[in-house]
Amino acid sequence: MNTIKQLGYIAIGTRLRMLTDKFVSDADRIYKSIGVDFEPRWFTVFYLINLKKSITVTELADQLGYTQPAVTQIANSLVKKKLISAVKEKRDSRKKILTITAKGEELLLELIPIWQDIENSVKELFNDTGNDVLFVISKLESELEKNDIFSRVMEKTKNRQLDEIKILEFDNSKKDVHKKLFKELNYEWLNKFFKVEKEDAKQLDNPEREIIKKGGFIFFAEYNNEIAGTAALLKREDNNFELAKMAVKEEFQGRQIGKKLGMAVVEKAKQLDCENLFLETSSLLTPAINLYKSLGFEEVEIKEPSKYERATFRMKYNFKNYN
Amino acid sequence: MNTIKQLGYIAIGTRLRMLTDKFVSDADRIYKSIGVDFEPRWFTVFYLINLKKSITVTELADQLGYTQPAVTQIANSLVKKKLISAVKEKRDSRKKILTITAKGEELLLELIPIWQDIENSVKELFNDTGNDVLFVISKLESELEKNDIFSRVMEKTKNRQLDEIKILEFDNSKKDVHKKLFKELNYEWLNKFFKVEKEDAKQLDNPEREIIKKGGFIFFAEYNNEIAGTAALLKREDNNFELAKMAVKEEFQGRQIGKKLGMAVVEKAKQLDCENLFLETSSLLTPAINLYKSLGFEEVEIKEPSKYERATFRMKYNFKNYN
DNA sequence: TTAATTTGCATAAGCACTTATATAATTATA
DNA sequence: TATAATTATATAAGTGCTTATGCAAATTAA
Repeated sequence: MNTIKQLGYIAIGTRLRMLTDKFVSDADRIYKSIGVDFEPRWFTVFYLINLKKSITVTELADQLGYTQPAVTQIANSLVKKKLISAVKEKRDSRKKILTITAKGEELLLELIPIWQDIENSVKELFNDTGNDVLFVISKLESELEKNDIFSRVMEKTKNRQLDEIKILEFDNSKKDVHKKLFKELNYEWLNKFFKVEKEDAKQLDNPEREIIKKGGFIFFAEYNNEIAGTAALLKREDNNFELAKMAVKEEFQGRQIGKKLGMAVVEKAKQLDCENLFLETSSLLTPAINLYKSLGFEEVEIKEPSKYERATFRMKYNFKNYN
Repeated sequence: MNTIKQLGYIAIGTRLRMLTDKFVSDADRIYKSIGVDFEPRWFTVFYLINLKKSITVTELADQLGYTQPAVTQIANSLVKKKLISAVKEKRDSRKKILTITAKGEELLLELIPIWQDIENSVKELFNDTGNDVLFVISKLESELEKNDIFSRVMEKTKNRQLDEIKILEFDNSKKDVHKKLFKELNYEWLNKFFKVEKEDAKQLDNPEREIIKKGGFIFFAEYNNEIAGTAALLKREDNNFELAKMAVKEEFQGRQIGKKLGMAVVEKAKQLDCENLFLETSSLLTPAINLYKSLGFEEVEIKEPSKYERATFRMKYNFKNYN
């Protein structure tokens, strides 16, 4: 029974569940020992109907943070026990108006002092811990609302994945392998979504002459000792550069490979004192566009026709915001 | 959704349940988004089997604070997924020994970094609240173990009930009514459990002469404007007194009537500088004996035969402990 | 050394929610 | 002014525990 506590932060869900169960089962024992025919789960609904005097199912669900079926089920139990009555609203017959019955009012007279005792007991318990438990719970709720465990973990997982990716530059000593990889990776995805255009084929068939000799760079992402993706930084007129030819093997998608490649390209552009880094893509590729946005690119108007048919979306890196 | 928070201490069970659900459903989303076939509820069991390498169902249940069926169910799911194996122990074939399979070990390699991320995220979340949440939870658990909500509420309810009971002394101006009540209340319970003995009849038929004139006292408990019970303090030789003739109407039992009557009798004895207050009852009447114990009576040996046949248990008030 | 008790696990059913989906009434849109 | 979309509730099934109970193996007592 102690092991669960030794697990600390990681088993907090289980501990909270156990605490919850204890509170609920104690409430149940209290009602039973006093001989009141009332169940803990009815409490919030019954209490709120009494407070509002008259309320619909959906309103209750909204105010309590329950789902609608939960409220429907509880309300049905209460109706069965004749503690509340349910009537259709005249103006809108979909709505069900819940009110306390005479029998319910009678039960309330018994329940209210018990609820008072429970409230005081919880207050006392919290006091005994020497901490403002209610405040801590509220804080926990509000911090979770701002940034929940899921998004915190996703953030961490992303960073962990990024660390597992190694970026390599085009290596002349492995020329043949790298040329082949660069071509294959790009052909794979181009053929899947679009087609290999003339301009593509020129660069992919002879990357050395068309990219590197012209002052551009080619990068590869290595993951688990396997090349998982590629991207290029193309040199254009003046000090303009283009991020292009980014391709990630399908089996490695969703593992931040594109992100890491993009970061490498941007980094290189910065080293080269580039002042205009742009890219062209298709407006259909929303995941890619989101990736580029996360890297620091922003949408710009297309002024002159692109070299590629598929290019319907142009983005420019904002060096001001990301330096 | 805010109403639940406005309820404060009284709806704490619901809020804890919501917090718990959030933690568990986030864990579920994490496993799903990473593409790992693992369920949050398996965690503690799977984690502990790995930690201990080999463990039985009951041992797991004990260490985790789960019920045995819960562990059995989780273990069955894990066996079905081939993540653990279950084999009977040779020496004791009732026992089922659980160990991680090769497939389980493989999954662990994926899970461990995720668990690390979850642990760090929870730690971070707790930090963000600016409170030592883990400590508060531990405190809450330990205070609940010392004194849970049920016993706290019972205590309060008892006191509330005690306050609702009014104690009256035998009133000469209502002589006839009081004599009748005293007799009826005692006859009712005596006839139910034992029989009215000669000594009983003497006192009950003429309480004035047999009790009050001899220096004794008769009390009544009034609850909801109704006489619900009675008890007497009988004067014996020297300054010895006896608590006797306590009777509570059946419909009022369990409402602290006996307790309040007993307290009144003891109080009177103390006012009279009594040094020896005793009572006789039947060892069969365990609820009564418990009541007397709670008042401060302790069991003593029966030295001389009692005036009553039913008396098989003698108790004496301990004035030292309760002054 | 048989009989009674205890122990370890399995199974069934229940509880208090959830998600998913259906259905009917109402409102918005073309 | 039909038709589509939205809203309010109901129903079914699932989840992750619980309690209750059964059964067989092991241990203890007579």
